[in-house]
Amino acid sequence: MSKVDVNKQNKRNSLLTNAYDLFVNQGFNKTTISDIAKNSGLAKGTFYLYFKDKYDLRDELIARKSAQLLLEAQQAMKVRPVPIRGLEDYLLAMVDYVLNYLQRNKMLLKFISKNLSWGIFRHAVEKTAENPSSSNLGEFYDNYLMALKADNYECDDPELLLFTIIELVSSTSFSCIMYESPCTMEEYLPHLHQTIHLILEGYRLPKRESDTREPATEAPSNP
Amino acid sequence: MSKVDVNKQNKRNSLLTNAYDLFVNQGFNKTTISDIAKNSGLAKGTFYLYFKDKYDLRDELIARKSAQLLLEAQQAMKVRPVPIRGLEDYLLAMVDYVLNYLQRNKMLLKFISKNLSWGIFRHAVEKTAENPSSSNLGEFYDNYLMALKADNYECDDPELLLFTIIELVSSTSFSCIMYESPCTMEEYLPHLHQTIHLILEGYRLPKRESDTREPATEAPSNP
Amino acid sequence: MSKVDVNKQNKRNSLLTNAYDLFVNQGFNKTTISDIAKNSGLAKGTFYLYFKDKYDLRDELIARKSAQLLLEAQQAMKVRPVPIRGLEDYLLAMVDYVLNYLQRNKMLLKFISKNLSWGIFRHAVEKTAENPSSSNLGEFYDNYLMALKADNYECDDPELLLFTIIELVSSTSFSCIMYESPCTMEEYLPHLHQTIHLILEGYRLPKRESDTREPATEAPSNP
Amino acid sequence: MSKVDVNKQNKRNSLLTNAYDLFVNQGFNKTTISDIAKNSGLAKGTFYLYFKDKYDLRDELIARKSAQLLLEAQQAMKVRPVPIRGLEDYLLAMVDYVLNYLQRNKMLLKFISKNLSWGIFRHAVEKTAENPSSSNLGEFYDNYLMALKADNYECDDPELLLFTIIELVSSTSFSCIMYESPCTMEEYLPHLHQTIHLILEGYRLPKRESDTREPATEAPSNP
DNA sequence: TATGAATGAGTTTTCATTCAT
DNA sequence: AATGAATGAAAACTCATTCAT
Repeated sequence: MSKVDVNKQNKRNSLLTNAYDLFVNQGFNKTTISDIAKNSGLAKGTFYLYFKDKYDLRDELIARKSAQLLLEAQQAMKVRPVPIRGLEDYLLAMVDYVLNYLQRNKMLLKFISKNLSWGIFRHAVEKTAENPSSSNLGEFYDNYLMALKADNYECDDPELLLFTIIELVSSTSFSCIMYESPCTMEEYLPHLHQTIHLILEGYRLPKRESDTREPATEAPSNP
Repeated sequence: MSKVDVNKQNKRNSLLTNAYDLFVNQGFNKTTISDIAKNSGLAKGTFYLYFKDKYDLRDELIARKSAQLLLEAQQAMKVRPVPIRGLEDYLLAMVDYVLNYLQRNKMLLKFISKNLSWGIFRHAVEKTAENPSSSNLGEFYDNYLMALKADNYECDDPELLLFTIIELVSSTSFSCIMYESPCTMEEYLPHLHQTIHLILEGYRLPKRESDTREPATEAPSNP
Repeated sequence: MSKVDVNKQNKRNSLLTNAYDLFVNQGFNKTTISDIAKNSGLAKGTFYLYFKDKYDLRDELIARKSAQLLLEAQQAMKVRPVPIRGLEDYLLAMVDYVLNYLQRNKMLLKFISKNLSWGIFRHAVEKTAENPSSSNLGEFYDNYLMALKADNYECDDPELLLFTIIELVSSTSFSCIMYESPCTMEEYLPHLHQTIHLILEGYRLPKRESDTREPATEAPSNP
Repeated sequence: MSKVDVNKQNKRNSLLTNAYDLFVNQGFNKTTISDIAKNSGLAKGTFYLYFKDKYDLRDELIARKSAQLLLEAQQAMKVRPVPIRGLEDYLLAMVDYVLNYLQRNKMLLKFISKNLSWGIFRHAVEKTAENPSSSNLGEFYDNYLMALKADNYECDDPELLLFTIIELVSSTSFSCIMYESPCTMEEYLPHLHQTIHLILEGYRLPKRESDTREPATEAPSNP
């Protein structure tokens, strides 16, 4: 990459970084392109060399930030003192990490939550997969799939399960963290754990005979 | 109510109705107060006699529209040909009704989903409770509580359970209906039913001794 | 007309007047809406209450100014000391008046000449005809037609004849006055008179034998 | 001419050609230097190595295009099947050729008509005269002068006569072709021919006795 | 020569809000 | 109560021109 390209990349990053700070501090609507450029040490017109408009920049930022957060969470899992046992442990630990982070960065939560879509998330997963840094989101998804198998879950569509959990976590936590409604995050957390546990458990293959209640969709033939 | 008051009420309603149309058709940000006033056949300045600003109007609209939708769903339950048996049946029927409606009114979904908060919802519940028309949302909540009890659920905080389910439904269906991502609503619906079922079942008191499946987090050792 | 309407009319006129001054002094392109508003003692936004954009204002201005100029010329004819005899005299006097005016207002010439079209002119004629002030452009056209008849001209399409003369005068004089190319207006004027004379004479019915002045094309009868 | 010079000439021509296309397609004002450079496959900065600014390029373009058109017309005259007899025939044939061409290239008409000045035209004539290719505009002017003499015209200032005719033709045809106002070109053409005829005839020396031609406006009654 | 990133003044345009009528 | 003209700050966006490479 030539010196010029490095320079451009830096400017682009500077715009993203500074825009992010402004978005989370004063809100998207109240942040002007002028602000972003000024904070980046660039001229207003320069902004338009890198992004079509504010929305263009925002979309990239959402993808980047949410991917980054997941990556960070994933990294944290690896250096965790206590070994993680099983899928449920893994997911709950991730959730705890992410929620803990978001609680300290409410504005990030606000920014991501109102704008993140599964599509952007998927896109981010694929993009980091293409560009395999030491760790990427593809790895996360692979881990998830492997654990699903290893832990004896039976799930026809693992993507939908993950989607369900992610939407559940993000929408409930948004309300608890941002508005403390219907309760604080601290109060809600056990409930959330429990809910995730129930959902996952529903896809667990019965180890023995006894699950009479719910043949479930893919339910096994009870011996 | 005097003729003048009726008149004022009409103008207020006109503003709400027309604003709603504009919001769902061209988006909140791109709708100006001028648009709203013009479509309502009123002068711009008149808007300010009824609402503080656009956000004020929007909040009321969200509360109204979401309450309305729930009320409608609830009414529909009453005239349902097949009797509903038990809480799960009731909730799933409500969910189906609402999702069906939202699928035909994507813009309403967009509008509500991006803006509805538990706080506004609660407020709407309380407000319709004060003003008991033939049916109100308080009734819905009461039904919910009664069914919880009748069906032998053990739940310390019914509100959190309802919150969880509502958030789950609204956030996942938003993605499926609006973006068909990760799949269409039709494809997701069985999965959603299953998930709700699993969550509810987790709070069901074991009928006998045998439910080994779910000791749950706080779950007691079954004697 | 209410006081408010009078006020609006005044502001509108103020915008037109001040825009005109700016256009002729510093050119259309270099005049900003901001300039126009400021010079009119109005806020920038107010401009947009009266005109769609700069071009909208300009079009109205061209029509107004060209109509005004013709009206003025026509008025001047009436109070002329020397009585005007015949169509040719009338037209040449008009031409002289107009060119004299334009020579002293080169910027008006520039402004009108680059933008005036026969369509706008016609429109202006019709508009002043609807709104008959003491004098209007319809009168001018009527005079023209009457003189054409009275003076024994035979012309199938008087409009085309007038069009020809107006285009001839405006395009040649533009070059002479603005660029003094190929010569000054003073130098060109006799030539222009002569050309108009020739054109008109071509449509003159031969009176009998006596019209020695102009053998004209179709009027050879040279023994 | 060295290879480098050829290369430069090509780039220059490319800029002119592409600018022309853009000017006639989207208008002068709406064409940016960036557009021109991009369409020419050159960098923005390169534009400034060849032209001072957009206006500089435009002026050259007008001169080129109008000269080109006249040259073409002149060439066409030479290969004309029917021999041209006399000045009037010659000029009318030229006019017909040019108008025919412009009718099929309205945007060229628009471009030339709004910008062509007698000065630029003269300049183009002189320039092609310096650089005598097989045919040049000087030749046209020489032909004109010779025919004037040969055909027994008496004209003190032939340049003014030509100027008059050119302005007449270009301004009237612009209106007819571009706006079909006051009529179509087809309808106007006979009228235009007639007008040119009348003007020329006015400068024809009477074959016999008295030059009655110029009694001027205020001309006395002939005794 | 050629490039094209960067500039930033300049322009248009929008719109929430006020206030005299 | 209702109006809607006026405001003017604020925002988006453009583009001719420069200049380091």
